[in-house]
Amino acid sequence: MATSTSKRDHILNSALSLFAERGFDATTIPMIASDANVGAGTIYRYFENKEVLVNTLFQHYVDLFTKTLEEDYPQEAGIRDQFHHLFQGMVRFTNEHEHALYFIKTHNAAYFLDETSRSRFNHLLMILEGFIDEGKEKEQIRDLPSKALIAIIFGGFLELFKLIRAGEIEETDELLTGAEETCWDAVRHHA
Amino acid sequence: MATSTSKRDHILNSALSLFAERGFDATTIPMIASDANVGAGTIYRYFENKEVLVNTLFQHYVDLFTKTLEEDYPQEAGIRDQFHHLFQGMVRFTNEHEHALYFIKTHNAAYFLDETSRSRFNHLLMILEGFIDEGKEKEQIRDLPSKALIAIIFGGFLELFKLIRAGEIEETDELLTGAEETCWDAVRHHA
DNA sequence: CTATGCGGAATGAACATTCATTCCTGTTCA
DNA sequence: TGAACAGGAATGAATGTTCATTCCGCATAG
Repeated sequence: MATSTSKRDHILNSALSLFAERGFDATTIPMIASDANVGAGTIYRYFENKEVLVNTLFQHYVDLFTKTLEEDYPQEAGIRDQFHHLFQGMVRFTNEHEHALYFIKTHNAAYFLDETSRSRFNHLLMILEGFIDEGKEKEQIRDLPSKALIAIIFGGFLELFKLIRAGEIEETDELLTGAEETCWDAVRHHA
Repeated sequence: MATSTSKRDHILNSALSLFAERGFDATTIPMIASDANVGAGTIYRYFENKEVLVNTLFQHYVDLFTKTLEEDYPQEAGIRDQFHHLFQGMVRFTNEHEHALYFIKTHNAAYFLDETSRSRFNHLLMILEGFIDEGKEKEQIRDLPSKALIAIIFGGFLELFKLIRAGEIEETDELLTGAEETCWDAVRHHA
């Protein structure tokens, strides 16, 4: 039944939600173990130490998110459609992995990330910057630093999902459509 | 020279930047003491414990920020001018207290906040919601949950200043004007 | 000299990590 | 067929470390 793979997965899942909810430093190994229904020592059978665990998790979800955004990317479509694709990807990814994006965002500059984690994250950023830069060239996106626009979209998006997760607002189709419009109006070029 | 008041202030300032940069849990009392050039024990002359320290800090800056937004608020002006006032307040406050807004945002749902801290923070939120609600009534602001719009503005704004602080982009007048337009276009009602 | 404020070593609690032991599961052989 | 065993996986008590907090001796000012 519980194969050793599923045990490793339980650990990763528990770690993800605890890191997202309380942060890396406030989360103890015994907490993760108890949430995952394994002994504390078991975690060390799968991960060398707490930092390796958090880096594994970080890289896994950054890669998965990157794949989600890249998959079926409408290379030939217009900027607005490409934006829709990206936004939909964020929504879908967040619904499939409740805590993952928030975990990534709150830990992307943390002191314990290793070189691989940082470089995977940069790769993700560069994809997004590519999109923004193209939009700016075509004068369909506002002339502000790409990093700034990305920060604004992600900052806004993630705060929004934080509210949804906290139960303060409900995730309806209207809300998501509205949020997409909001973010698009934020970055698009206005006449 | 170093009066006891300035010693307390040094502790608060060091705590603020360390909490903002590394988070509450990753910041140790010895770190704060060494940054503030005082002995570890001295901190306990001024604050009962680490939680009291962080709550003191939180309440202080939430109140200060609230005052900044309320001061000279153009009650009679149009929504756009009121928005300008609020945005300017955010910019000014952030420039005067580099880490304060970021500290507030990253810790506003933390487990160690006491009732007073939570209620002061809610008060701040309610002021902002009041502004948004008024704008929605006048059909000048987008019809989305007020909390969602606030989340989007603050999320975006703070990510932006995180980049500025990290030195990734430069804080110019163009950038700030552009960011204000961006945030306004995000929340305003579009025809 | 006394009192007040400080600093930093001392303390106890909590943590990450280790490791001796137990627990499975599948295999061998009588 | 089933008893005995091997070896990998899992466990949680034990260990060493780091932290928040305390405490006591030393300055400095009055």
